[in-house]
Amino acid sequence: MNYWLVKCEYDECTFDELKTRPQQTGRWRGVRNYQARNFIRDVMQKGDLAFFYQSNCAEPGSSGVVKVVKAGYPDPSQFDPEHKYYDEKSTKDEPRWFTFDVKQHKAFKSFVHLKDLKNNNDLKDMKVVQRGQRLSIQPVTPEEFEIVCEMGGI
DNA sequence: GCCAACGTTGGC
DNA sequence: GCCAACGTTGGC
Repeated sequence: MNYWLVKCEYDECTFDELKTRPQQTGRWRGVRNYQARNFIRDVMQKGDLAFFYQSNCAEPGSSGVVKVVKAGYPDPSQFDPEHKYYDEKSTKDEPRWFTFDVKQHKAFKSFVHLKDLKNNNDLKDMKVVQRGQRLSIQPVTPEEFEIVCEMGGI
């Protein structure tokens, strides 16, 4: 059982929007970074929990926790020439990119702002609060996970 | 919209 | 294998 922070641009999908998807499930899209890919392919498991973090917007932060309902499978978009995330160098025998599916697990009672994470000294080692940190799939320790859940009121 | 920080690419 | 140039991320 692992804990994560998964980043999504606000424009792409919000935590609430997950509920409107078929089976209330969203496929994570377009991870094209090797470090993040390795986490998805090699470490992430079905049943893991993750903070859904929204970036690139007026209020960066997290609305709640999602659960990994399908883990580490090849991202179909890499094989589709029409797709934005097509990768001509990837093959079905040796896929280069992986993805996973998530469902809402628990919504926070109150939104946890990036600012709040930064102001909490117990979270100073979290990747997300560190300067210039761009990794979109970040491991989180059980301690950090619990602290952030408390901050969100769950 | 700015710009710092980072990852990737490609010439050598 | 180095490293400059470039593109992207993402907070502000």
